[in-house]
Amino acid sequence: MPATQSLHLSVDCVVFGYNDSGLKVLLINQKGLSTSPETTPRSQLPGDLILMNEGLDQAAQRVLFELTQLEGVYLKQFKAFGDPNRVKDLKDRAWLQSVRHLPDQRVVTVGYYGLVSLQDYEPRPSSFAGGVQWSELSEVGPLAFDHNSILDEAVETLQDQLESQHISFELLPKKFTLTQLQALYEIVLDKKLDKRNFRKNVKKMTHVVPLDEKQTGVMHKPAQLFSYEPQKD
Amino acid sequence: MPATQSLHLSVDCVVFGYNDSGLKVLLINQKGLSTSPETTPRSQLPGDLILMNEGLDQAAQRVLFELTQLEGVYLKQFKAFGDPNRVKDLKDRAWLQSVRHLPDQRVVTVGYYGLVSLQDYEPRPSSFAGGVQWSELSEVGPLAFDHNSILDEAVETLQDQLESQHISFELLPKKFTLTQLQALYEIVLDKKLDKRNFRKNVKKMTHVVPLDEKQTGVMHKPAQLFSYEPQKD
DNA sequence: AAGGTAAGTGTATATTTTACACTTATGAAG
DNA sequence: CTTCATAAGTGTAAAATATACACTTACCTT
Repeated sequence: MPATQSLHLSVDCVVFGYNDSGLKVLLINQKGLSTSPETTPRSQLPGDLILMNEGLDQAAQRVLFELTQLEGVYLKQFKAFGDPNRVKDLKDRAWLQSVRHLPDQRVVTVGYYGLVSLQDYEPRPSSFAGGVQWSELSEVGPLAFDHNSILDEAVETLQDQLESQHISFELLPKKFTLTQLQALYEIVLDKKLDKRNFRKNVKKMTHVVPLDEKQTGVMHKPAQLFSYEPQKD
Repeated sequence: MPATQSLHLSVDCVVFGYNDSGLKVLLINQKGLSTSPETTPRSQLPGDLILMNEGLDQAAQRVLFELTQLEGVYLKQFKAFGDPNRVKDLKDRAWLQSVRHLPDQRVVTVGYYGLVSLQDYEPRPSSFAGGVQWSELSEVGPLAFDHNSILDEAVETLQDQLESQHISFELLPKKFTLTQLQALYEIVLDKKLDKRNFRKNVKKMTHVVPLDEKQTGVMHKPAQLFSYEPQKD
């Protein structure tokens, strides 16, 4: 029989935030780092060890809340990351030593991606985190651990699942215009779409319903407002 | 700070096997069970704890080999299962006590699905397992732990990814006919396909290449043989 | 030589996807 | 109150893709 297994399990959340100016990802700054040369502080995805009595989805919700005060975010598991050396980089050791009982322990993590409208959610650092920011996706620098890979895979997953999973609506205000919805698709998929064809497709989505309400206060023809109605088929 | 985390991590493999008679899944029988009434032996997916110095994909390969002697199988991670009570069912306790140092420990598992041609692979029980069989998918009874859910999710994943992931070819002999390929699609997707349209689609798949070889020994027009050539685009 | 079997092949129709440009309702400025 | 600027909203034709469908061919067996 092999030596007794001893490792940690964490969740990491890749939370995308959207407003008209682009797609962002939620990062936290490692707190309380000694600022010696080789421990330049790096940002990381919000993540932490799961507790002994909670499920994975539940852990993702809790951890995200504890680190960023974000609550009720749609989070979906997308992949487990288990390279035996994923937390062994020297640059990450100092920080681990400051927060873990067993900083040398191997950590396997389960990745979640999530989606919020930047208008509806205001993240705030909790006592556990040194700072929370939304970073423009294209401007994310080197992150701690293997978090750049996790982020990359989350982006791919988001693109793949945007259409099938009804997740776009998590990124928009409750009431939205079709132009907003289209802009979101264009940003996430990173390509331009034709307005008329896009609207034809939306007409087929029975879960996108027009409200008895129009945009106000705009200096152009006011747009019809829509909302998302999940339905039990 | 929370109590120190202490849990186990395993991998479970859902290996599908295919031949002309249908789609099967590889199960092992729990070995050495005391046969008291409430511990009726149940079958389970091949799975075990990961080792401290191996990655997840690597663990899946090793565990499958150790339990079934199957080697070099295409295995793809599809989901982590982490319900805190997934190994707490009374029916599973007896067996866990016989194989684990810490039978009460929580176990999170990472699910892999795999694909083999029944003609190319002959599973044999290793010393660790009490028996290995291929079970017709529709005839799988109650499995240990949450393995029925894991199996169900694997089937869905297989259907979703059959076309995009080039995985069909893992289920066929190295040299195959288009009729075989079509039969496979029909069984996995569980619907009939049109022969001519199917062949039109295959012509577009540049990774399916005709060989200079035909079927022999059949009492009808011999079919062209094809093989799968993965390509680096 | 005849019969049985699965392989192999093309075309017409329906559906889906794409490309593309003008009119309309509002607020702001004069 | 007229004019202008702005984004909303709308239809059609052409191209690409997907579907439905039936006969001929090559080999083996008897």
